[in-house]
Amino acid sequence: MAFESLTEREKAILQSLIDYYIAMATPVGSRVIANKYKLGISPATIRNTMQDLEEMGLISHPHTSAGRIPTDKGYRVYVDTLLEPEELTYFEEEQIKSEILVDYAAVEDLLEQTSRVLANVSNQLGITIAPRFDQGILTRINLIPVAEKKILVVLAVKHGLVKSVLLEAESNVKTEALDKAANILNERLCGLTLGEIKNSMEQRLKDDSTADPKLIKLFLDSSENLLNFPETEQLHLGGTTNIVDQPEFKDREKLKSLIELIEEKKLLAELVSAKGIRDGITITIGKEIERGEMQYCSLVTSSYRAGKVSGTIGIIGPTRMRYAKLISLVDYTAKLLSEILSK
Amino acid sequence: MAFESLTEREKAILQSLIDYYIAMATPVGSRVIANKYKLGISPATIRNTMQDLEEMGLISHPHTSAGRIPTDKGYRVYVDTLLEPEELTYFEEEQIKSEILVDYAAVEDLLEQTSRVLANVSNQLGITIAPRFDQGILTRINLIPVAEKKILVVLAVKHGLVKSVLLEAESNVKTEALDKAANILNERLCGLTLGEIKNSMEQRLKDDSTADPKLIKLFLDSSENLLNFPETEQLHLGGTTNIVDQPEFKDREKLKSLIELIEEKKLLAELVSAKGIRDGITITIGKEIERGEMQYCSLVTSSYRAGKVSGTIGIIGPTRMRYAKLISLVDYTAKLLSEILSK
DNA sequence: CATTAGCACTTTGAATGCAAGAGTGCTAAC
DNA sequence: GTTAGCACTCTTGCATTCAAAGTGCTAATG
Repeated sequence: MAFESLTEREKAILQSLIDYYIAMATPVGSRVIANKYKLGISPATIRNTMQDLEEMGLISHPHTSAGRIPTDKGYRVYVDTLLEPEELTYFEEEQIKSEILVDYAAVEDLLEQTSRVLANVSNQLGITIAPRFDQGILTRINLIPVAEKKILVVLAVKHGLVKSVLLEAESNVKTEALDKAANILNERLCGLTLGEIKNSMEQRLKDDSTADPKLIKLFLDSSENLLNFPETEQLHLGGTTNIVDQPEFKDREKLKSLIELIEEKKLLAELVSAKGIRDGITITIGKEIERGEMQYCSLVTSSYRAGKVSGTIGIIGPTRMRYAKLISLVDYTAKLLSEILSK
Repeated sequence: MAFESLTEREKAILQSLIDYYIAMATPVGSRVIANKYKLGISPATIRNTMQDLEEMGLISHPHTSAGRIPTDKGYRVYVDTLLEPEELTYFEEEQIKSEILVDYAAVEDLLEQTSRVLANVSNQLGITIAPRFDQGILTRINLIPVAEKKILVVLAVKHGLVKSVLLEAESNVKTEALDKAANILNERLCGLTLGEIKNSMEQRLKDDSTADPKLIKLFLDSSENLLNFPETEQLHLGGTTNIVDQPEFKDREKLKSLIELIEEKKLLAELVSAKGIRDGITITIGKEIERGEMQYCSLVTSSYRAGKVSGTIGIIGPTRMRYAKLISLVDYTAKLLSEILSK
């Protein structure tokens, strides 16, 4: 739809209305707009324009004789054409830096911390997802005997990311046999991305004769397990309590279904990375998110890079959120994170 | 206090009252007890006894002319002397078995799943904590070069438990040097418990000459990091939504502070394992838990073993919980878990 | 003398009605 | 095209009422 066709007045009113609504969380009437924003027109005129906006589906009435509130579509227009990003304050930037730039033992910790910072600054739910391993370049495979019949496979990927998976062998395996197999695997697979390995592993390993074929077979059979990285554990959330306070979740049922979703991290991860990795900020509003539990939420996400691989960070909150600010926040944080991880 | 000194009648009434209150979540009056439980005495008599119980601090009045509700102390007496465990139904046992006895790739997954089962069956919050590594016997150390200057240390402990920590070296380290160091470490530390290692590592490694001293030093310096296992990541929670529904958390603030605690997994883990590992069921009621956020909650926990190490599982819910049932549930599940992990 | 019936009293919670406030939508005037 | 004015609607808060639940005491009872 060509929303550039909105008149200047319509734009101004829509913007004022949404700004006010975001700040106050209460339906906004014509009088408020006339008073707070000096548009030089009377409440009556504003009312007329508001009727037009309502017909276009950008705002709506909770009931006769309450003020208007934005619809998802209204937010969409606001975000796409009206909003002017609100820069982070010096203080906020310093806060983010100081809280993220601490020593971290593993990338996991860094991401956990980042999710908290996002939550604190935004007063919403902060979310971080570890880089997708697919594009990561394998630097080394290790096979470690952990217990009888149990082998730990450690996949090390460039830039400090590590994934370990436990495999169960059919029979006891000797350490030497493991070492031999590991050698072959390293020889033939290192330097490739995990995605490439997943596709071509069978080819690359078939004509070997030095390693125990049983082991190689086990390895191949487990490729699903090894190379399919469920996003489950890689997701970090901070600030769950923030949403408990939001007026939009006064309704118990809504709160419950959202918390349920939060606990189902797998689903959530899929949802957040659904849009795929792309540069810059992505905003998804209300029903645009394909999940009933989140129909009253919006998502502001961005991707970050760690060498060749990239992950996603973002913020989840009610559709009534401070987009102007949060865009800056997510953007700044994503860039900072990329910087840290690429050094 | 000698609560064995309660008369038979007082016991019967206290028990009936608590049973009823647990089931209905509403203050219970003398008439209800007279009707529902055939004690052969009239409401008036019950009222008199109830006054006595109140004086002893076992039950209380929300206000004049509401029924009585149990106090923490009342629950204590109930749990210690009155309650008769309610066995799990055949159906429930089957459910637990079928949901826990699935293939699992890592112990983590098993525990995650267990926390869910606990939550589902109890309709409360299920919690599992991974075994404390301290008592675990080290089976192997691996040093893996992950990136320039970055070394992944993998500690494998008996019974399929694995812990990996990333170390940062001061300068680039050659693979051969790493292998050499790993050999020494394995030679001198395998077969010991991690606790022993923590205490005596310095002794055991000092007189070595074959490995790069810088590496050994790095290893020693990082011992805190390596051998101090924060319980943070090892805690699994299931069923957060269950508590949202509990009438005791209708108050927003209470709910919020509890969710906050849940997010602070570290704190929660400390709290739950505070009682230390002991055999059998441990029950902690209301204010007995030393944390304001949980003053309206109770904890039913038990430990499980995985070879030489043990961890904790349990249930968190409002003090008004079905102790009789939950005790059986936690007990059964802990034993099942021990069985699985010791096979 | 422990038990119980009876009754006055208290408190809650749900239902009701009412008035104030906020805001719209229309019409007619500017 | 814009605005003032006004009737109308819907929500919200508040006070009132009323029944229900339950106690605590007193006096009667076996």
